[in-house]
Amino acid sequence: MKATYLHHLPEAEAGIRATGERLTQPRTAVLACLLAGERAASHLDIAHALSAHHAVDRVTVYRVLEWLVNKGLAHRIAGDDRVWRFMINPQHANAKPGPPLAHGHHAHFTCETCGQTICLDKVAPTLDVKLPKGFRTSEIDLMVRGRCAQCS
Amino acid sequence: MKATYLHHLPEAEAGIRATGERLTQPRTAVLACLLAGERAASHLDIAHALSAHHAVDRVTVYRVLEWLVNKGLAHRIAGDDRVWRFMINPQHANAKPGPPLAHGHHAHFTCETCGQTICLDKVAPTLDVKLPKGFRTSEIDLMVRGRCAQCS
DNA sequence: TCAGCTAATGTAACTGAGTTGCATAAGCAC
DNA sequence: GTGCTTATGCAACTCAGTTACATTAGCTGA
Repeated sequence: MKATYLHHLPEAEAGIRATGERLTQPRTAVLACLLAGERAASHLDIAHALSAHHAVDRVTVYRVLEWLVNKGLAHRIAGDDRVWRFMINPQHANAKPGPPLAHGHHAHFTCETCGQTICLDKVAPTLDVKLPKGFRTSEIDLMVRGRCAQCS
Repeated sequence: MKATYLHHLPEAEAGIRATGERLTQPRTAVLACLLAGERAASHLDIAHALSAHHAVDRVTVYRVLEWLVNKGLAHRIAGDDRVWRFMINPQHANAKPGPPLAHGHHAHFTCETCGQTICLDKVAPTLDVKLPKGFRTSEIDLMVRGRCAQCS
């Protein structure tokens, strides 16, 4: 995630317009950054990537990321290092104003060596989890730990 | 997790003895606390439960918890609130000195309303996750979010 | 295109979980 | 018991994320 996010600015702009909310520089830049990244990005990753072309305060980055999650454009992942990481939602293109999307379930892979986190799309759609009586599921997250191709 | 952990002190003592390492008050108390709890306990939960009968420094609680995880007696869960929670490992009784256990995979349930986290034992043993080429799995964690029986 | 309202941003100060360094105390082997 | 080793307690620190509040920038409607 270098300065390549600049190519994604128009796409980001469209995505934010689609929410019906205010189009601002920080929102556009942060979203473009997520669009450019194939890996989950921490707040720091984003702040760093942005620093060259968009001077955005770190608090704003936090707020924009939260806003993107609320709008269903991105989702956050709790890492093993107590740092939130963020990824674009694949369906961001057809994002509409409305309540946050509920993702049926989601799978991620984290490399135990280099720490990178990626999204796994292809997961068995029905995970048959047996809950205690009276418990209800709203979302299932799968976290796979291991080694990525580079670190093997 | 009230003061009921006192009943588990002998069992905790045995568990720590089985590791071959030093038996200390804080280790025994913290492990007893985990044995008593059917829910995942944060550092704060444990410090609070202990406060009445064992004055243990918070740093020591952190260190003991880490030690228990290293010894394979407990495992830690990354919550949505950036707080580690800890649970006893079911196989703790036959814990032996040696390297930390690798849990093939593990499933937890977190209630989105009251925040309690429990362990799910019965999960389909084979989760067929398709990783990119060259990637290797060492561990799979499943996190189910929803509502518990009390909060439904 | 500009005024005015509203919502987002920047700044600084704060919170709270978890960590580190070091002196002291407690376990265990002999 | 004595002495060595290891764990504990204390204090100070780190660092991700949050809050409060003054300022600035988007959008709407004349």
